[in-house]
Amino acid sequence: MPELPEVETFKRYLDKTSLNQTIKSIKVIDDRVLDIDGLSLKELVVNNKFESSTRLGKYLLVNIGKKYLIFHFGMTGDLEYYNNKDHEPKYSKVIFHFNNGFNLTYISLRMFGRLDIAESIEEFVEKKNLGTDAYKMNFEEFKRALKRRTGIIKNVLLNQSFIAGIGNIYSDEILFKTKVHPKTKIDSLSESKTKELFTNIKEVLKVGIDKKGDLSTFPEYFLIPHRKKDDYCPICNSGIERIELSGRHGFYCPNCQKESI
DNA sequence: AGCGATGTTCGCCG
DNA sequence: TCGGCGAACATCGC
Repeated sequence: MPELPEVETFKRYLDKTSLNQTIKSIKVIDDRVLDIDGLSLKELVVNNKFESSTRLGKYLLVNIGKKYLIFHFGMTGDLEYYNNKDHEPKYSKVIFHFNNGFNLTYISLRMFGRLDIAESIEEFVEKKNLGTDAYKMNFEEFKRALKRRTGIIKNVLLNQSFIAGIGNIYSDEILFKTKVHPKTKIDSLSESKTKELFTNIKEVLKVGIDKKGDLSTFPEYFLIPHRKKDDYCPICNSGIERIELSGRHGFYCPNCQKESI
């Protein structure tokens, strides 16, 4: 599922279930999800504990001693905490067994997610060239970062080295709320639209976090329930359109979201 | 049964 | 040298 609100939900879930318990052993079911070798992973976690966690964009960084275990969820990643007595969740790729008889499993259905290890958050940010987290960025920083950008607004929002955490679905929702066409050139945005865009990034992400990343619970007047062919805009009732850019599919309302500002 | 998918990375182009 | 953008990646559900 994971864009920023989903990863934030995973963070809260991990914090609630899995912190400060000794990890007895791990089971690597498919090592293709590992960016590190299985031995280093074992060495890092076995007989140690998840001490705390930090979310950065779409990544979840779990502090263990001086290092970080990094969860990335790709498009279909998930976490599940379950009892030994229950059966292993489907598509589990790596399982952490705790002393208390429970397990945390890292699930990845389509193999796009990865686990990695970093010596520090700074090192990781540099390695991935990550921008400031979308939920933590302030307006001054947003404007400063925008100055160097010239591309299409949707691609800018999706660019993790500019602002980290926004993905395809939330970018569409943010642009819908701001009433801006996804192909609008970023440098043509007025000051007031820029401010509005910034505000809406926060607001849309906040709704997502409040909804625990569950897109099926979004209100009717959002674009999200209408992201399908032949559906209609909840604001003006025009037909929703689908466009392709950079290999991704976006949805927008051609009446509410005009190209010119 | 083929298409599409909420992610990142890489390589080409200007 | 850097930013922008399209393609590639793996696999399963609808």
